[in-house]
Amino acid sequence: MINITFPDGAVRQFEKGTSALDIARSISEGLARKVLSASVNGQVQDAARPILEDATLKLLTWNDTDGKSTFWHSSAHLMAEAVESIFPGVKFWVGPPVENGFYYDMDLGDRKLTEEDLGKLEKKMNELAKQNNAYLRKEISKKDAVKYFSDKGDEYKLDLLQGLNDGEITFYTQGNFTDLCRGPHIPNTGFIKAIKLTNIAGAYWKGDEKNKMLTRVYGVTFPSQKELDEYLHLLEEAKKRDHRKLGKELGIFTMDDDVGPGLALWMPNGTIIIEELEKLAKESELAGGYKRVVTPHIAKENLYLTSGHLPYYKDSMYPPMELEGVKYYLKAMNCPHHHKIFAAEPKSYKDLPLRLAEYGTCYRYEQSGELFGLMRVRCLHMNDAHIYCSKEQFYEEFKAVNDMYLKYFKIFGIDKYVMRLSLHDPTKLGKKYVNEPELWKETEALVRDVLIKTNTPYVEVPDEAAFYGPKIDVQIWSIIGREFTLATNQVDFAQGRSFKLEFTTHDNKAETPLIIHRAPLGTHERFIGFLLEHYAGKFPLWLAPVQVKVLPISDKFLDYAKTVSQQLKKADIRAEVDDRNEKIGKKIRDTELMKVPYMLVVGEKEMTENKVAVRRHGKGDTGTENIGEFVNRISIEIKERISE
RNA sequence: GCCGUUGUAGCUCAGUGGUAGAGCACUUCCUUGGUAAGGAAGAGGUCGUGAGUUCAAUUCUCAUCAACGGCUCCA
Repeated sequence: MINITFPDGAVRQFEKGTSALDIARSISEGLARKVLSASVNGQVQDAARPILEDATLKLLTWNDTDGKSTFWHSSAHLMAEAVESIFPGVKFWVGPPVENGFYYDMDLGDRKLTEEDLGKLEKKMNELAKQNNAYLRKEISKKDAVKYFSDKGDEYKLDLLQGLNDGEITFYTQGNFTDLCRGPHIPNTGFIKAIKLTNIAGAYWKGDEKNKMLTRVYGVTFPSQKELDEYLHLLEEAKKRDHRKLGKELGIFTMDDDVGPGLALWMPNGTIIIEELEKLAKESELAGGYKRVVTPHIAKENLYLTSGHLPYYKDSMYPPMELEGVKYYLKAMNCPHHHKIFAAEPKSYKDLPLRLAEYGTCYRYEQSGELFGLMRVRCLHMNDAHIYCSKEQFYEEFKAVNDMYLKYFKIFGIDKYVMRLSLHDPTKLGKKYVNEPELWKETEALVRDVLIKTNTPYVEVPDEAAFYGPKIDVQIWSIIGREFTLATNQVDFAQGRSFKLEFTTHDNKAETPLIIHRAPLGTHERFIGFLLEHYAGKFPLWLAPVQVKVLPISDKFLDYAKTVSQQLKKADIRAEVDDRNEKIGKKIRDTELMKVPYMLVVGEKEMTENKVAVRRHGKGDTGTENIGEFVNRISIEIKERISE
């Protein structure tokens, strides 16, 4: 007998060799029908595998992330079986579960998959699923495994086998499909009730662009049709929040072929948001002791040679223009310009820390395939600043920057983010990273120290640093599920030297300052793109392009509406009058669709009483108020930057 | 940059080898209406661009540009 410990702490005895599935069955048939895999002593494995010793057991179902992964992993195998039956001779690479479903990479030779094929594959998968074929696990020696795939002529699986040793190689077979796989899998294909193959894409073998491109098919499956329907509905909802769609509907930005890809044109509504964000940045930077500067959009080649950017990032910069025998580049970053401002006048320790801030315009030649709405563009406006400080000042400065991030996150209600401490890879010194092994270690320790001492949750990622030093990136997720670096906070020990930046210390010696690059609000492009999705276009009052729309019941009250709007404007409230010859219902509908926070309906009653009937977006009629009261109330909402 | 898909009116989308249609938006008129679409009329497109096949191309072929979904990349 063996002791099985359940998640609630209960311990029960079972016969040795019993499986998680048996155990589930002993609890209830219903549970057994839901078990997808099992976590045995923390190890996720097939529910059908015999348990041979005392163990803690968690039965994994659709409600567990690991259960879902098992389900989707098995679905990938099911899809592979369908592909193989329709396209014999296909060779497979890997087919893992992902956040929302699974994919399988395959080499179809000269054949191409079409959308129609996806329909056929779905149909085939449904057929195969109904056969309730078990996923059978088999341990196999490396020799036999190699033979199996050599006979098949499958160079991809042979490549995978190279990295594996005897004792860790298993095959899984369901129906007519056998795959090299470490598992685990669901008990049988019958669990898969609803199937949707979502798209066909190319993917480089092993993720290396030098390698052959394989065909990747993405799909998602569910234990019931209802869940698939819900998922598809969710996708529809997400589409409505896409910043590209909202940006168009709300008149925030536009792109134009004649202007160029990745070059956003900010429309009047978008510009208001930009100006509000800059106002916020200026306020907090003023409070933080920053000084504002302005620098040109171009500079001579030499500046970027000094900074070291050209050798590292030439491909990402617009090609130079040559004038009078001198090459000029559009700036891809503001730092070299700021360094020159630092260098313009001799500095002493009394001038430090020096904090130079600018909403700088940068141009980056991102690869065409990378462009994505406002999230990835070629012209960007960065909430940039550089802090020049001594090593002793570093901790306080870095912490202050961190605090600024947190302050912003609070204002915008950003609670899902991850701070990534990006470190260098010592094997790439002198190539991807400046060759200063000691300084790397030192500064990485400094940054880690700040994060630990301030109790900031973070993850460390190797080989992601800037070429001049370690950095902290703030990762966020767009509603479409893409991950972005929203903001960045970097340490730079290299450029100070290359620009020969110096300050005179207490004891009259020359020292190079450390530089902190920081951009808590990232770029206008990415940040507003994010905010559009974050708020689903329903901007808080302080950011809303139109804050109040005055809606006269009919033309008779148009003059009164204009008077109201004038009073609002006098109080710096962005107000407009809907002077169209339309019924009030229509005016309300259109204003709701434009997501204007406040609507003031004015007619006979309001005019005689000198009042307004207030309607809040999404909430409806909230009653009448005196104009003065209303102005006072929302002025506070604006000033405090309250988000609902 | 690579693989795939798409490109028709401001927007959303039909459609066809014989030089194009709907709804919304827009303009004008009627209507002056109290909390999510009042009515009528009108205007608007060399069907992404270029070339080829054809008596004839928006439709077929090729190229090109752009967008979209991925891959790679992201100071």
